[in-house]
This record gives sequence, structure tokens and C-alpha cells, in this order.
Amino acid sequence: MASGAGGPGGQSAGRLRKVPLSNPDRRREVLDAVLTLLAEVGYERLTMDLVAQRARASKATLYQRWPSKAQLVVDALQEHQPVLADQDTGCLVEDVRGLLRSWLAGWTRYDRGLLIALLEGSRTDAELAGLRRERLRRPVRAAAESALARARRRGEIPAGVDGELLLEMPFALVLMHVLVQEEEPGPELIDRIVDGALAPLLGQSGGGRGGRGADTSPDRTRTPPG
Amino acid sequence: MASGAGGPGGQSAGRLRKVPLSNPDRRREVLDAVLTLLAEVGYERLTMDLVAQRARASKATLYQRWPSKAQLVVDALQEHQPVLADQDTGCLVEDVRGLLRSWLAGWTRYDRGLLIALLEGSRTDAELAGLRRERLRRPVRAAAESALARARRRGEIPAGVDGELLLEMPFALVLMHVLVQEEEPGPELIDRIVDGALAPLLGQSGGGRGGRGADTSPDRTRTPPG
Amino acid sequence: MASGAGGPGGQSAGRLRKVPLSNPDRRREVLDAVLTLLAEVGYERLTMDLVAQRARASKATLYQRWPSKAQLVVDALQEHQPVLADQDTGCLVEDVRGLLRSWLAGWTRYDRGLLIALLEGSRTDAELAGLRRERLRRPVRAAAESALARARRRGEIPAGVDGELLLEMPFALVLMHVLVQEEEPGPELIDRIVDGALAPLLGQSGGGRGGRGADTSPDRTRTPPG
Amino acid sequence: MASGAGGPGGQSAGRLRKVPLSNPDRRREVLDAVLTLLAEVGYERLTMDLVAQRARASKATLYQRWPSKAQLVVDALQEHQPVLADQDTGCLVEDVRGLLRSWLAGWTRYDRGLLIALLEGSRTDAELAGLRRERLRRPVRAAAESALARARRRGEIPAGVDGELLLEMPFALVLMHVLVQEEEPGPELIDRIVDGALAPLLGQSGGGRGGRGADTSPDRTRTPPG
DNA sequence: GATGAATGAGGGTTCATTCAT
DNA sequence: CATGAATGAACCCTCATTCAT
Repeated sequence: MASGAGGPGGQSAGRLRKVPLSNPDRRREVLDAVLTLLAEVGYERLTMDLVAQRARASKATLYQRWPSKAQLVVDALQEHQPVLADQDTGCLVEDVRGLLRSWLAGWTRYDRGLLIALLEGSRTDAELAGLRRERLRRPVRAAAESALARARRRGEIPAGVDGELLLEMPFALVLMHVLVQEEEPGPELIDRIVDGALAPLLGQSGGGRGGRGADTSPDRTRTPPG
Repeated sequence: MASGAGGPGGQSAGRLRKVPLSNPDRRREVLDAVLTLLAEVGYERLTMDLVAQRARASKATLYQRWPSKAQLVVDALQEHQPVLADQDTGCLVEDVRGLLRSWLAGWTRYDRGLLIALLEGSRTDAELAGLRRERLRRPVRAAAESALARARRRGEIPAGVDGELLLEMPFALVLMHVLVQEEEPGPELIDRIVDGALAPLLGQSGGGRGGRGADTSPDRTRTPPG
Repeated sequence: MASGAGGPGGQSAGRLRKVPLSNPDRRREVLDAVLTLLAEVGYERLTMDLVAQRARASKATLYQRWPSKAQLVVDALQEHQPVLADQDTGCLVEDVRGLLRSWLAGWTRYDRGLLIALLEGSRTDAELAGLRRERLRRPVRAAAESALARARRRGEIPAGVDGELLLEMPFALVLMHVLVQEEEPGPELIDRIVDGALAPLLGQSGGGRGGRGADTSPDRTRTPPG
Repeated sequence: MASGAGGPGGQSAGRLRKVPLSNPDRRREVLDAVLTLLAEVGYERLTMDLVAQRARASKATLYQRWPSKAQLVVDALQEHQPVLADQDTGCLVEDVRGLLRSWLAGWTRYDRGLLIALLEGSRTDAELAGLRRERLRRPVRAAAESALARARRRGEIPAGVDGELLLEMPFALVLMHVLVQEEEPGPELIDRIVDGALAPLLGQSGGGRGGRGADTSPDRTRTPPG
């Protein structure tokens, strides 16, 4: 995924065939280099020289395809949209667990850095700002618009509970753990959130595993949707 | 509140007297300029020239007090730690409402920018990284270590609820609204979170803003597990 | 007149047929694009990309016909030589008026720019330098070598008058007005020069516009020398 | 006047004392470098690197004093304004001869290049365009507003002669010779113009020296104003 | 102790020119 | 033959940092 010697050709000694940027694979290669660098050094410290070097292209070549650094970054991030798989499991708790799992499944080791880069770049570039809202809201929106609707139809949302916040909560917790604690988000975190916070909110004691000091019910046999 | 462009201090005519940086007020003035700029343009785009200009000092003077830009920023952020007022109201819901309120009370119009600046600068500067963890965890830690302990003593945490997540949740939601939606966090958001998510989690239906211990509506349809 | 942005040639729908550069019309089209751009932006700021775009050709194609930017420009300018119509009207004043008129007749709205481009490019390219001398001297030379000769034969040049300067003068004045004052040279300027400066020099009071051999007013107060 | 080793310090080996740009001599040194380069390569090809090298300064230093290349050039040209010494000799012909002489006295070997640079740069920079009009019109204006006025009072301008063109003519001829013929303008050219074109226009046969084929009067004892 | 000034090392972007198809 | 694509070398401008006063 990263660049380095892992590019096409295999041999690190030099690229014999110049693959044009019109080639989709080559294009993806460049955008991958951008993403890697974005994650590593952020938006401001990402230089075109760096990209050119990683992608084994010349700066002028990059500028032939993208009009500016900002556009290049926007393009790279746009091709890296997370996908949420929304499945109806008949139960909101499991629906959300599935959403979170599919969200984090596409999560690579550099997504934390990308998140910060996106926040950082949004300040300078209006298009990135739009992308940020789009990208970071999408998971919640997607969840709210279908999973939440189904849950409401089933009468799963207790009175007095703010449905929107209910759905935002798991994503917010993941985000915070990732941004603040530098945690790699994994399935345990998801289960902690789903069982230890979401399920109880819905009035299900749901066999949470994480409740510190709270005893957990033994039957934690959550059958995952997959 | 910060320095800004206008002459701070009271005499509008402009201070010609060169106040040395050893003077604590002068020092604070400089650090305030740094904070304002951090919030406005972020870490990377904060230049020493900008700071010097805002603080009406020369760059060389700044370098006499601080060895580098990174250290200057670290110093500035260190003096801007949020304060959480933890009061025992006898009820976790209200304890948390108080915590959030006191947290946001110290929140200035530029804290959103500072948050991003902190995330951004953490990447380059190890000291900032430490600061970030410290600053962003502190609210939760403070809450967890005292309010949560009290709640546990009172038996307020239902079985199956992850106490730590319980306390993290409100902060995570605020953070997400602020970072992603560019929302100005206000008391309504706090009440929504406390009443619409925290209280129900504790088995209390949220009784509207400020309603301490409002009794729960009967149709809470708590479907038991299994 | 030149190519411009609109589809030249008549079919507005756009020419899809690739006309080779060996075709004289296509060649002229390219050179016209060069002239237009030269006039608009000058020599240094004329880029091959710009030419290619205006001429709807690719840069590589241009380089197949012309070895360098300099040569392309030289070629373009060489095809744009001004034509002077020298007619014997029997009187130097009117001969010169005719010369100037024919000179300015071929003057397009972009000749001022071309003039500067020529001066500018001469510095870099030796061939352009030669072209400049050629192009800018030609009007005067042409005038001097025929009209002046005729005038001498007729005895129109008064003693003490430098014949060469006499002929240069109108052109120099036009040039200066164009280059310095950014004036669009028109017939009024010509008449002013011819009647207000040239005719008196020849001992004829200028008889107004076009007045061929208008008789001189009696109070010409020609103070004789000494 | 040029740069190279002729700068301060004499020794080419290196500048031991860094003279600040606030020093007027150092400043003039830089501006002289700019003028020399402008004359040599023109406006577009003048690079800040080149200036820095010639002036033995760093680019950043230049940018501390001047906000842009355009401003630097404007500044350099503004300090190079020609001076016209207008003296009342009691006779327009000699007044003009004096004006031209004083004009060309300040003329250095690189003024021709500067002229072109000014024309060239005017296209890009609005301030330079203003400077151009100012600089190139000033000689004529100065002459017209005082020498011409005096001449009119004395009744030296024959009827039918356009006074403005009369005064423009010598300057236009010099300009043309300089720009087109790459001639170094000297006193002979001035005398040719004054005696062979200006004087006759005023109805004085004026002992011209240049009239080709026209015999010159022997008493060419023009007493110069000095 | 405060400052005006200087600067090496980039940073984004462009250009004339060359390949490969 | 025409062209899409690639690129080394600049070019204008900026920044963190260091001197000399």
C-alpha cells in the first residue's frame, strides 16, 4: 500500500517503463503515495517534492494531472471514502455493531493520520472542508437514515432517548479514542462500545464485556451478522 | 480577550516602553498572541513573524526566551489548560452536567482551532503529543476519578454499563460536534447529551434541562436480555 | 483576423480533421496564433503551451516543424512584414502622407504589442535582432530611397535640412506616440505630423488634412538665416 | 557602476562586513545591480537569483526590503530618472540643444536596455506602465512647458507649425535611433537633429552639418549654452 | 535585554523540450 | 504525421533561525 520499493516493477533499481498517469493503476499509485504521506506528515508538511519522490514521478508530471497540491490531496482523499455496510439484522444493537465493523474493516494503519490531515487541511482549503463534513458525517448519517429508521419502526428506541445522539455516540467514541489516545481501533473497542454503552441505552443489558466493576453476564454469545 | 491588534492594557496610544519578556504580564501577552494565532491558522502556518507582529516584539526577542517555535507553542498551550469544576451534587447526571458546563465555560471562540492545532502539531513535536494526550484526557480522567467513583459508591452505575465509556461519551460527543460539524458548543448541546443519552443510560429518563433526578416515564419498555 | 479562440475557417462546429502542418493554410493559422499571442503577452511570456492551445495543435507537433520557440517566433514575424505603397504624387509632402497611410493601413490592433515583443525578443535571439532592424528601418529606408530621391530631383529639400532625418521624423513620431503614449495611431495623427511638422520643414505651411499643395499663408514670417 | 568585483571592499574574495540594506550606499548598490541586469536581460528574464548574486545578497534579504520583484524594479527605475536642465538661452533652438545634451549626459551605456525593459515590464506591471509614461513623457513635457512657452512669447514658432510636435520631434528621433538602430546617442546626433531638422522648422537655416546633399553654411559657430 | 537585518533551505508552480505511441 | 505524457531546471517567494548592534 505504501510506496517505496513496493511499486510496479518490483526491482528498486529503477523504473524501466514509464507508466503514464492516465493509466488507472499508476494514478492510484500516486494517490496512494499522497495518502501515505498525508498520514505521515499531514497536509501542510506534505510537499509536492515528497509526493514526486514517493511516486517516482516528477513534480511537473503531477502538475500536468492536478492543478494544485490542494486538488491532488482532495482527489486522493476522495478515492479513499469509507464504505459502510448496512445490514438489517432485526436488531439495532447488531445493526450498529455491523456498521462499525464494516467501517473499521476498511481502516488502515494510516487513517488516524488522515483524519488529522483532513482537519488540518480544512482550514486552508474550502474543498477539503466540504470533504471533511461529508466524510465524517457520512457514517453517522448512513446509520441514522436506515438503521435508526428501522429501529424506530421496531419500537426499539426508548422514550426520552435522543435517537440521533444514540447513533452518533459509537462513532464519536471511536473517533475520540483514535484521535486522542492514539489507539488502533479494533473489534474489542467496538464490542465495548456496543455492549457497554449502546445496548444498555436501549434497555438491553446486552452482555457488555467492559464495564469496570460492573459484573458481566456470562452469556456473551453475540452472533455477529456476517 | 487575547492580545489582538489593538493596544491591550488600557492606554490606547500605543506602548512605547519596551517591557522585557521577564515581566509576567508581557510574557502572557506573547503567549496569548500565540494562542490566538494557533487557533486562527494552525500550527504549521503559524510563523514566528506572525507572532512577533501580533505581540509587537521582534523575532530575535522571542528566540531569546524560547529556543524554538515548538517550545513557544508548547509553552502557550500549557498555560491554557482547561479547568473542570467537580462538584458533588449527589447524582452522577448532574455531576456530569456540571463538569461539562464548567468545561465549556472556559471554552473560547478559538478553542476549536486550538484543538486542531494541537492534533496537527503533535505530529511534529513529541512534547506537543504528550500535551495533547494530557489535555484531552484530563477532562475524562478528572470525571472518572472522582464523579464516577462517587457514582459507584452510590450504586448509580447499572450492571452491564461500561463506566469509563459512560463518562467518555459526553466529551466524545462534544468533541465530534465541534471538530466535524464546526458547531459552537453551547448549553443546549450539553443538555441534549446529558438528558438524551447519559441519563437514560443510567436508567433515568432525561427529565429536561437541569431537572435533577426527574422521574422516569413508565413506558420505558425495558426489554430484558435474552 | 488572426485565429483567436473561435473556430476559424467557417465551420463553427470545430474542425476534427487533423490538418497537417505542411498545409500552408494550417501553417499560417499557427503563425497567426503566434502573432496574436506575441502582441498580447510579449516574447518571454509567450509559452509553447499557449501557442499549442490557440492553434489547436500539440506542442510536439509544433516542435516537429520548428526547432525552437525562437525560430517559431522569427517565422511568424517574418510573415508579417509591413508593406509600404510608394506613389509619386509629384510632391514630397503628399508622398510621405501616402507612405504613412499605407503603413498604418496594415497596422492591426496588435501591432503595438508586436513592436515591443520584437524589441524584447531581440535581446535573446540574434535572428530577431536582425529582423527588428530590418522591419523597423524598412519604412524609412523605403521612403528615403525613392520618395526622398524624387524630392531631391525636384529640388524640394531646402538647404540646411537633413534629408534623412526629414523622412525619419514622421515615423519616429508615430513610433513614440504608439510606444510611449499607448496611442492608437490614426489618420489624424498622420495629418498632424505631415501638416504641422513636415510641410513647414519643407517651406510649405501645412494646408490642412489632405490638402495637396495647399498654398501657404502669406504671413509665414520666414526669418532668413543670419 | 556595474557590479562584479567593483563593489565595496575591492577584493573579490568575499565580503567581510555585511553592510545592511538600510545603508543608502548598499541600497544603491543593489538598485544598480538591478538596473544593470534589467539592461542586460530585460524585465522578464531578470530573476531574483540573478540580482541576489550580483548584489552579493541573499534573496530573502531582498524580499525583506522589497515586497516583490516588480516593486524592486520600480524602485530601481525610479531612482534612475533622467534630469533635464532647462536653461533660457534666449533662443529655442539652443534651449532644445541644451535640453537634449543634459538628457543624454546622464545616459549610460545601459539605458537602451532599460528603455526596452521598461516597455516590456509595462505590459505586466501597472506601476511600471505608469512609470513608463511618466519617464518617457517627462522630457517632452518639461521642454514643452517652459522652453516652448518662452519660444511662443518670443514669437519663435511660425504659424502652421505644431508646437507640441516640434518639441517631441527631437526626442522621438533620439528614441528611434536608440531603439531601432542600436545607436549610442552622442552629441553629433543631437547636432544633426537640432541643426538639420529643428532649426529649419523654425525658419532658421541654422548651420546644419548633416544635410546630405544640402550645402551647409560655413559659420557653424554655435555657442553652446554651458 | 531588545532589535533590525541577513540568510540557507526549501515550497508551490511553470516552461521549453523530449519520448513513445 | 500528430499527439499525450514526462521531466530537469528554474522562478518567485517564505520560513525558522542566527548575527551584530
